[in-house]
Amino acid sequence: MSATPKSERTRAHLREVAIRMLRDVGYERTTMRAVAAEAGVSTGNAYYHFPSKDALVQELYLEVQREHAERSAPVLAAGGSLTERLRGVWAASVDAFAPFHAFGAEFVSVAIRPGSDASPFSAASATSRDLSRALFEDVVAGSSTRLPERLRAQLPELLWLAHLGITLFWVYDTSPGFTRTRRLVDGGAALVGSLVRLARLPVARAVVDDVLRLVRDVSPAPTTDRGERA
Amino acid sequence: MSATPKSERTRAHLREVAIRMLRDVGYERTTMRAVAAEAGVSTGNAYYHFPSKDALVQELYLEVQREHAERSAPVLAAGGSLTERLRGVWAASVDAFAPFHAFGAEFVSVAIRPGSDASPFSAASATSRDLSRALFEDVVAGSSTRLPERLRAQLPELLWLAHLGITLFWVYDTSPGFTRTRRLVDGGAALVGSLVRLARLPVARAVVDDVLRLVRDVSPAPTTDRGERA
DNA sequence: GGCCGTTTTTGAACATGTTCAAAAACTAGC
DNA sequence: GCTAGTTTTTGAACATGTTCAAAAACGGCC
Repeated sequence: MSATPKSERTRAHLREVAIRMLRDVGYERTTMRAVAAEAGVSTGNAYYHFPSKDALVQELYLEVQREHAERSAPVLAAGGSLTERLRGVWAASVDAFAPFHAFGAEFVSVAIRPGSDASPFSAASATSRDLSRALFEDVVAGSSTRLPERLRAQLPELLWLAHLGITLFWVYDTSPGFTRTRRLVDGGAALVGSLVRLARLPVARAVVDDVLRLVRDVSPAPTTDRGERA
Repeated sequence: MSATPKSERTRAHLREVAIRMLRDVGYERTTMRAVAAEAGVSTGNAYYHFPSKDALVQELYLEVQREHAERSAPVLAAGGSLTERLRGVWAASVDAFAPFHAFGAEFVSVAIRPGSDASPFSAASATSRDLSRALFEDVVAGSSTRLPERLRAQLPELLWLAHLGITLFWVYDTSPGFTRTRRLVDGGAALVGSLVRLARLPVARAVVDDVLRLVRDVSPAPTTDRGERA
């Protein structure tokens, strides 16, 4: 159970090789045999350390998430309005994901499978999910924008979900430099600001409550493990 | 090139067997060998008629889309408010998709791959996509709700996109009878009504314009084939 | 150092999606 | 009816993800 240095090195090496190959040659050509060979071990050994190819993808997912957190740190430290902070964190994710765009589609395809460990809702993804969620907690918490309490509570979750949507959009974005995704990020962040301002008006209160209630009603119970298999 | 009756029968039979197997035993256990065997032909022959397993999935996709259109027809013929019509068409899709829920995840996983023929944005999906889009054109066109012109033009597209989102949600929905998805449909349709009403207020005009402009700016050019491969 | 149980590693084996060269069935022209 | 070309069908072959029984390496205990 404990980390035997030797075995741990094999595992780390496999992980490293896999991440590099996924980035450089893509999902399909990153075969388990190729990873194992490149790492100088047998195919079976790769399976001893990682239960599936998806598990290796999962490692990359975590890596990218860490990169996103790192790139977001300066933005989050800087204060500013909700819109500014949100734009910064969303934009940081585009930058952090960029090297893996070719791989993005395959990843989403794997991650979207409800039973998959790579799914952003799975138990196995808890670490990366919490990492990502925390960013949006911080975006809201550190923002200078005044927020109605009922919004403040649910906003981080909503922004995280929106982030998943933006990522999905990015996967399909073939524009050079991801111009379209960046436009979406800029426009989206500005829009959130406008909507929050609008939400303060009495005339919008009912609608805002409806939205919040709908999201709450429709979400699975927070205590439930959301990564269940069929 | 023309439809030889004999060959056409083989093709139709394969298609039928594949759809039945996908529904009854799921994606994984519907192997090409099993489909071919069940249809009484060789494995290679299945590949002669359908270039890939995805192509068979594509057939099922079209089938379900037709089912959705059929179930929507009475709703669309009945008139009513935007909310009512939207709720009806969205609810019809939950009913139409229901028998394929087990398979839904696998399907989305296949369909979401940008290069995939099953992608809702691919050229190969044009038939089913147009079928689906037309439903939302009709929802808006036949509705008794008064709409600002600029909204009326873009709304069908937005509702279709929302429908994709709802379908994605449904894939993850393990609640009995898809209660949660149905709540989302009801709440979502009501919300669209409220938002449209709100959009008429002068104070909201700027935000509405922002949303519409963002969607327009961010969408790929409509003439471009959106199913491009990397 | 030598033995025993555990961890790690190996390489062959299996099922599946897919490809392909060759065989079979079919069609058209005579 | 026969031949030549085309369409359809076959079955073996290949690469890949994954499993597994056996071998090797390791670690603790005498």
